[in-house]
Formats: sequence, C-alpha cells, structure tokens
Amino acid sequence: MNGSVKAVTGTDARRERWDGHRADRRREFVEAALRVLESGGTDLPMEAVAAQAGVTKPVLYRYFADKAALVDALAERGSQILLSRLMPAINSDGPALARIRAAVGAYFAVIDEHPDLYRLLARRPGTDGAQASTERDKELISTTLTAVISDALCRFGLGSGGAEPWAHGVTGLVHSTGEWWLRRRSMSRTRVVEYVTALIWSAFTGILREGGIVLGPQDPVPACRVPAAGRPAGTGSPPALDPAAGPIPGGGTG
Amino acid sequence: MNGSVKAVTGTDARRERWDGHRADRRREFVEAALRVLESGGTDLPMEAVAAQAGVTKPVLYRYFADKAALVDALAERGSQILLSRLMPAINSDGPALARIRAAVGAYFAVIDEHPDLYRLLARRPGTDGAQASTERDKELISTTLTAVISDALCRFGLGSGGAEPWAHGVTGLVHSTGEWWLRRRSMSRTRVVEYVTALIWSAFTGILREGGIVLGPQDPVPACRVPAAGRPAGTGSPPALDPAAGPIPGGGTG
DNA sequence: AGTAACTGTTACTTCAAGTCACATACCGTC
DNA sequence: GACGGTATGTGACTTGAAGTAACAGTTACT
Repeated sequence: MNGSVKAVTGTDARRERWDGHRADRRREFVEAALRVLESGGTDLPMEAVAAQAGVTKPVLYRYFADKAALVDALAERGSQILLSRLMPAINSDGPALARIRAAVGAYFAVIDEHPDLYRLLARRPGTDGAQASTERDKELISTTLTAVISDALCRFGLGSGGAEPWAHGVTGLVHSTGEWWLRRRSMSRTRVVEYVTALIWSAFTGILREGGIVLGPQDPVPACRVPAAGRPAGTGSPPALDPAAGPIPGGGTG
Repeated sequence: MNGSVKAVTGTDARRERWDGHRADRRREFVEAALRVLESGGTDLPMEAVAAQAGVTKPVLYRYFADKAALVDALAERGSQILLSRLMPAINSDGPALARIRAAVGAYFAVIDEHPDLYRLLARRPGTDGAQASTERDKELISTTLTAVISDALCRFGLGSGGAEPWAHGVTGLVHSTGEWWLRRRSMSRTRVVEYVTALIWSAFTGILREGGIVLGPQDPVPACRVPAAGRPAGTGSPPALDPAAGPIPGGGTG
C-alpha cells in the first residue's frame, strides 16, 4: 500500500520530518543563553550556554554559525520583548504626553527586568565589527520609531525629513539614560522616567512649535497606525531655527 | 667631588632619571594604536600595536597592564580631543542656539575626522564589563555636560535635579545619531547637525518653558563657567508636566 | 535491511591575550 | 674602571575561548 508520504508529496518524508524543528531548538538555546546571563555575569561563553542547555559545544554550533549569530538571536529576542511593551504604549489612545510617558515607563520597566540582556546587547561582544548584522535590534527599534515620528509629523503637516535622525536620537537618549540609571540607580525609576519623559516631551512640542503648532499636555494626537517597517524617511528640511540665518516665523517668543 | 645627585637629594639619581619617561612612552603607544586603527580595521590586536611602535608585545605590556588599559588610554585621548573642541563651542559667547549648534557641529566634525577611534570607543572591546573603568570617556563628557546643564538651570532659577539624567540623555542623543550617521551618511553633515541642533534646542527651551521661561533663538545666556568636574547634580523634582494625571500610569513600580 | 535526517560525544586546531626567562644598554655611584 | 639600578629589548611559552573534525548512536521513513 502507499499511504507513504513520498507517494503523496513526491518528496522523501524523512526530510520534512524535521522542518520547523530547528526553530524550536534555536529557541531552546536562546533560553539557555538567557539563563546563563542571569546567573553568570557579563560575558557569555559558548561552552556555558551549551552546558546550560545540557549539551556540548558542537551541538550549539550546529544551530548557530558562530557566537555573533547567537547574540543576534538574543538581540532579536530582546527587541521583541521591548517592542511588545513599547508599541502598545505608544499606540495607546490618550494624550500625546501620556503616551510618551507610558512608552518611556515601559522601556525602563523592561531594562529593569532584564539588565543583563540589556547590557550584553548594549555593547556587543563577539559582533566584531562592521558588516555582520550591525545591531539589528537597535536598528529595528529606531526604524520603528522612525515610522512613528514620521507619521506624527505628517499628521501635523510637517516635513518628515528629520524623522530618521530624530528617531535615532531619541533612541539613544533613552538608551543612554537607561544605561546610566542601571549603573548607578541613583534615583527611583519613576523619577528617571519622569525626567526622560519631560525631555522628550519638550523636544517633541518644541519641534512642533517650530512648525507653528502648539501642543498642550492634554491634547490628543490621532493614534499612529504603524506601517510594516520604516520607510526610509520622507522629505523636508531641517527647521530654520535662526531667524537671522533664514526665513521662518516669529522667533520662539511665543 | 660630590656634585652627585645623591649627595644633594638623598636619593639615588638612577631612580629619578626615568621619572616622567613612562608618560612619554605611553603616549607613543597610544599614537601607534591610533595608527593601527586608522590603517587596519575595527579590531586592535596588541601585537599589531606593538609592531606599529616598532617593538614586541612584552614591551607594550610593561606600560599597559592589559588591553583594557590601552583602550582606556585611547578613550582618554578621545575625550580630550572631543572636549577640546566641544568646550570652546559651548562656552563661546553668543545666543544659546548658536552655542548648541556650534557644539553639535564640533561633535560631528570630530567623529567625522576620527571615525575608527569613535567606533572603537563606542563599543568597547576588551573592557569586559562592569567594574574596570567603565567608560571613563563617555562618563567624563556626561559629567561635564551635567555641570553645564546644571549651571544653565541655576541661572534660570530652576532646580537642577534633572541635570544628570538629561546630560546622559543628550550625550546619548548625539552619540546615537552620530553612530547612525557614520554608518549611513545618508545626509550631509551640516544637515544632521541642523536636525540634532533643532532637537536639542527644542528640548532645552521646552524644559525652560515648563519652568515658565521663554527663550528665543537670539536670546543670550550668560556663558557658563564650567567647574572643575561635575557636581553630582543638585536638587529638584521632575517638572510636573501633566496637571491632570498625578502619578505614573505606565511601567509599574519604581 | 537500508538510509536520511537528526542526536550527541571527545579531542583537536587556532588565535589573541598575557607571561616568563633571559640578554643588553645606559649612566650614575663608588 | 667595576658595580648595579633602571631601563631596553627578544623569543618562547601558557591560557582560554572560539570554532572544527571525526566518529558513534537513534529514530522513523522507504
């Protein structure tokens, strides 16, 4: 009889049996790596990861070409964790300020829960240098933020040329403050969050104000529909801040 | 006769002969390392540095305990280069906006000239982790900025409690945008500088505005006298941005 | 039974960091 | 002029982690 898979699909079922299994296995190792990070310290020896997963190095190397690949996977995991907390906050309804505060709060909550992962990804060991997947995680976040900012600017009828640099800027702002806070913890989390929120809020409203728009803390902004991934940024010019050096309306004395 | 040093100072002159020589020698190696960075790539093998200096490893190791120490020295050098361009810009006279622009411009000019050094210091290899001189350079810059911001806030009669987180935030803002720009160079330098300046300017004026002070692009701020090193930040609370909402919604506990 | 895909192991190579043992040069002291 | 303290330098080593090679067992489809 031929209930045999081969007869039905035309391929040897011994091949397909394992499809998708790789992904599971990789996840296992990522979990193991996370456990090593939690217990261990700042570095992440491959041997320890393998041991934590209950096997030896060569097995690990069957699923990750090298250490950079593992760290990459960790980065992706980290980004997922972060974005899954960040996006609901950013996309929540409510006034803009509350959303910024929620997003910043979520960010600090995440790094508070996963300090080791954060530190690992912050300064990549293993990712030696330039080309190979340079910081796909931060890039992913910045890209997402680019879309959000770009969207917001468009809604106010402003050029979105600044979206990309500003997204990277804000990402770095939060990131650096986060690193500093983790290192020192010289103030409560709610307090840092409040300070960071104030800074971003000021920056945001200030940019709008340059475009002639005044936004109050309670004013709503239509929720962003985040597009699939960041468009490379639209067009527009940097605001001509300095009335002496160019056009643009009545100096910031609003 | 005894023109001998020992007779005069009480110590063997064979000891003092070398005082201060170490510093010179270390400088030599730092130069060599810079040359390696320029020609080579992203990594910095000790052997290459030694070779570049015309000697072998053990000699290098007589002046630097380990690689981290060398990188530290490079970081210090980098900070010096950066601060020597940054501080005149920040402390120049002229309106606040112009000074911010000059400072941001100086920053980008420096990283444009020393991209490899910048990249090395951005993600420290060798500095394994926690304790040993964690990023003395960025810390130094942030500390200096803390002083500047703190000073500025005081001049406007505002609490300086936010100076430290904001300093780290702004440092990170510029840093991240710089990294992104170096990687991509998708816009001209003057353009990024303008965008970053706009963001910082907005943040700055916004913070002042929360304190009831309106600052225009042309308005001067008394030049900062920068104290020797950053005071640990003063006192004050985060601005209560949201008159309606009391405590924090997002993120959970502090 | 034969075999394609996995499972896993021990033992190796490689490479850079860092150390050891040893040899030489300068120059002030005696 | 011999002595010796501080430097100069080298080649050969050790160590540790990344990554590889060769080999052996298991499962389930053909």
